[in-house]
Amino acid sequence: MSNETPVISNFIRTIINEDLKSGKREQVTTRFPPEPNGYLHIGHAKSICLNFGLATEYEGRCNLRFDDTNPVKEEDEYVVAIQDDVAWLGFDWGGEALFASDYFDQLYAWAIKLIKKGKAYVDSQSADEMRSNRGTLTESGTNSPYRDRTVEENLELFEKMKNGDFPDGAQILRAKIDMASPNMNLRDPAMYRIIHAHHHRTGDKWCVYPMYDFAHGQEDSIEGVTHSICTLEFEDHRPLYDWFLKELEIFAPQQIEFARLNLSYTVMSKRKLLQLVNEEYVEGWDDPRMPTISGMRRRGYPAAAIRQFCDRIGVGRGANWIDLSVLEDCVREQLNETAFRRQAVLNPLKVTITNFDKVEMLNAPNHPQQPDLGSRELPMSNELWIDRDDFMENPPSPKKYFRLGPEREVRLRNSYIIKCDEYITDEKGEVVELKCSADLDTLGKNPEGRKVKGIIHWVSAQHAQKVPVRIYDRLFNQENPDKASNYLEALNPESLQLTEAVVEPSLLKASQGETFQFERVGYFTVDSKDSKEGTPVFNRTVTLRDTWAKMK
RNA sequence: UGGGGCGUCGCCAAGCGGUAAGGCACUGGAUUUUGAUUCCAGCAUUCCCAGGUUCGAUCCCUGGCGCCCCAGCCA
Repeated sequence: MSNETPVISNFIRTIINEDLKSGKREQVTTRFPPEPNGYLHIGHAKSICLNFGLATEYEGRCNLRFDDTNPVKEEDEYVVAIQDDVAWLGFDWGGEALFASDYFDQLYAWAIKLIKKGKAYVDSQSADEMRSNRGTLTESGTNSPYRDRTVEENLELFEKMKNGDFPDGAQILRAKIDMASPNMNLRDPAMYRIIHAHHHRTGDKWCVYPMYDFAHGQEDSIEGVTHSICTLEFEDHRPLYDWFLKELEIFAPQQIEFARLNLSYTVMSKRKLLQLVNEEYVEGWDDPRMPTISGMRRRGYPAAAIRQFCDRIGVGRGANWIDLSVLEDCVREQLNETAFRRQAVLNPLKVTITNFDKVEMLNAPNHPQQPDLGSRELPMSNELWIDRDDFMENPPSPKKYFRLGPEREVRLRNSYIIKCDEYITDEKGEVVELKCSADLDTLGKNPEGRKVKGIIHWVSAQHAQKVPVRIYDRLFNQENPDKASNYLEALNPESLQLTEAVVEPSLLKASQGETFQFERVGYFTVDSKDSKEGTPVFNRTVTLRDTWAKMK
């Protein structure tokens, strides 16, 4: 059952193939390096699939490494959630997760090495002074008055920084490169800053913490990463990444940048996702409307669908904007293969079968295309619920409209053909009940002499079970929420609608996380938080493709 | 206007001097007790534009145009 898109080449594979062929590398080691300051989202999934996928393909390894260099933003809750999500996605980092904080001693020693080489200095300027001396995009910066301190002075000051002799922001360790560089990242970038904060792993051991730029390449180097894959905005950092490695004279991984994912009708920045959670626009990181891995999992998206999506969208260096429907299609494609079929009615209309006076246990397959998946019992009786959308008082021609109308015939899914003899309306003119007669000779076979094209789903009223259903829609109603003056204004007020459905009795036994196709309606997944044994709550995962709706 | 990138079908994306892969979407048509699924067929004489090199250019050169990223003691 390999319905995942076949892998096609991309520029990263090309680079790796060349490196292997030229002998520059003998094997492939990659890494996925999240900062534990939030939950993983679909954009991370792209990176995860890329990095772990490459490792699998080239029989190398991919490390899971937490880039925990900023104690004020990072928490253990995220460390746990991230590992959970990567594993759920189906990837294995072979052993224990790694942490940048495990390398703090080495990083500190390397900082001292650079000071001794005269390549780093302690600056006593304030953040504001540093900013104004950095210059602009078109004007070069100005050297710090502290730039030429002696090695001894720098060593002593850095030691004091480490010992906690200074308050936050009082001193900073900078690389001595070039304040006139057209690349802003090379204008004496910060290496170590003072932060008196409790670190989730090292506790209060440190009051100086390395900056991303001084940490990342060295972390890669320590781990023997051959290809360090990151997103495009780090491209300008690459000369700096290479500079540290060269000055430190240590193994040099190669940084390769690719374009990050943009998905329509969603936001991807962790800052914004955090705000949605903190200000309760959603019910948490795993709210089924969130573009997080955990949200999608709870919504019922299979991991295989997310992997397929990542394969399908490819990897490139140009800005790309993927439509949400591409993801939804992957979800449908996976679920179509595996989900058991059931009958459920979301908007019930009563039907009485006038010539049917018993309860009959019908047998219905769990999956019409896969008999191996077995079947279940489906009770049929003289009072049914059908969907209101399946009846029209004044339907268009039978060639255009296959469903029920006065005098029209329709197949009850997995059951008999019925004909609408009469419909009853209330004082307001609203249809409240249909009186139909069944053709008792049509169970499991077609009638002779006529074709009945329409098929509708139904549930026996006396056997029907009521269950809560949550109808989810896109979280934002603008294609690019960031285009709005404030992305919060683009929130879709109808992204969640609570309702109920009447379902066939077998559904009461559904377990948490299980996904069903409610035939002709969509895929629904038993919520893993709010469902209890025997009382499932259903999340609508995704609708079925609906060409009829498009025709209308 | 400094630097770094990118520009191939509606959306992704291969190709890297030899005459435009593939996927998704879309359009027909077949099958179907889900207007679902599945199936089969169609879908860029053209690669941002203009010059140049070449027997030959999407691929090389030059000049335009358009878009993205960079001035955190964030990552």
